Amino acid sequence: MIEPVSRSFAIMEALSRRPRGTVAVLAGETHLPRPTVVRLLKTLVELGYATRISREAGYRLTDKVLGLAQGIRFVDRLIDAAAPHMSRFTRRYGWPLYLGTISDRAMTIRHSTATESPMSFERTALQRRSPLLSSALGRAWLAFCPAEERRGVLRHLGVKPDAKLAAAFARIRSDGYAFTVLPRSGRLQGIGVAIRDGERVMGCLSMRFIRSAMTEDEAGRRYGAPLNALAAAIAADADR
Amino acid sequence: MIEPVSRSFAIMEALSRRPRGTVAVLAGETHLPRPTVVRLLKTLVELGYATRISREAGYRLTDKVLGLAQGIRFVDRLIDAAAPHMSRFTRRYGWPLYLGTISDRAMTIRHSTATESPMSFERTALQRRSPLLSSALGRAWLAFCPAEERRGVLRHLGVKPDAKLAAAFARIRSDGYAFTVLPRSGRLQGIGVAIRDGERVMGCLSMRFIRSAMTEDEAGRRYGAPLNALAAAIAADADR
DNA sequence: TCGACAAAGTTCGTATTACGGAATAGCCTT
DNA sequence: AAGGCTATTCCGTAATACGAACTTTGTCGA
Repeated sequence: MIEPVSRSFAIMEALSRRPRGTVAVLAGETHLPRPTVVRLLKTLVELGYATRISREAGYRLTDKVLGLAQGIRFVDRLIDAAAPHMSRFTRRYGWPLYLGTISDRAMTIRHSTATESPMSFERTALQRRSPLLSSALGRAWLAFCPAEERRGVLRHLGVKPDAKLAAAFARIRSDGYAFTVLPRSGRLQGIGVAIRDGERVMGCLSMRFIRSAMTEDEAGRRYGAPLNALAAAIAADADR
Repeated sequence: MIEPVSRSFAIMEALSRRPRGTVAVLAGETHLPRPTVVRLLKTLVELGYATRISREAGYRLTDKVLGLAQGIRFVDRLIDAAAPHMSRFTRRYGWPLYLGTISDRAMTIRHSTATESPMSFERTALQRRSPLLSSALGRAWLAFCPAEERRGVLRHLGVKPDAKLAAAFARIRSDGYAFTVLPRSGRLQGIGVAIRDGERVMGCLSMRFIRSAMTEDEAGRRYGAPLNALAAAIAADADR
């Protein structure tokens, strides 16, 4: 961990939380001595990521930080590509779909057709995070991502990769879809597939349905193929 | 300029330009030795801004960088685009400039070159609010904004839109600039123009001068065109 | 207009810490 | 199984970031 780098990001994070910040405020929040804050700010200004407003008003971030996020906007491209396909699916089959991407040890819901579904049983779940190990989204992602990444993530989660887990992922890969691991009382079930571009998993789709409507086997037989076709169509659109 | 900070941003910028990057590619593009790149990447990963995908695919930025951009609003982009133009203007003509945007029944001063002006007669006026009806900033905004928006704002201010007012706005539109409506005793005068993008008014500029230095007519003749050129240049820069 | 206060910014001697060449480990290809 | 390539770790060294003390600058009250 390179200290100056860590400190510079502490300053940027503190600045990102307010329209502008004075040296005193930033020093207080980051627990850094004032000269250090001044020096770091000078560097950030020189690099173009911050601007000095005035002595009293302090500093603020510039829109150059938007440039750093440029690549991240890929997520948006994925959503743009996926949305019409997902809507068509939901219109045709009725069940709501969720699109999630990996984000720091969990899947984050980026888009959903829950509002368009007649069987909409949940409020809008945007930005909600789903567990990697038990949700259909997370299990689909883990099963299809590169083995090395999977190992890293499991280690990060503090999970020992055992034979049982490996078998579960192998099963998901051969089936082409994953299911939510439900407690006995769970009423809602999910079936998840991966949106793949070669080795890379761009995101995952999950269709949610009521447990009493069909068994896992039925869900797989009926919707496995359509869901994978959907994922393939989205993948094709997403990287133009 | 703190070297490690500068280098870490070089890495992030290189990463932001591609979906993922290997150590070799990043080292090549940043002209840094590979061990340094590895060390910086480790730090970025530890901080959560980057993730290791796999040995061959390398690293990618995470969506945590979006968090840094959360505070950047459109206003900042406008200021970033405007600031250098405004400074050049003040250096050339001497008079201080103010940049304001509409904000709940008043214009809020977002940026000013008052401190850079030899004729600086006011303290820092940042965040100060100027009345819509009497300030040059406000009158420029009202005159050039869409008619429907103007009607709404006037109603909101409790002002009956009469013929006199309509004529004043028509005059501003044909002149291309507005003036402060001063009490007899006022010493400072302002001339304002709109920064436009099609129908939309992104913000307004106002140049302030001492009343005894010139009449309104003279100010309009001398500075009307340069101010509008300035506004056009800013508008062009602001939406790339 | 002045003076006291507060906060920003600078200096500089020191010790930390980042640096990078060389060695090693890890992965893929043949 | 071995070779070749690249990522990663090591470690002695020197550069450089650090921060206590000091100076400057702007604000606010009288």
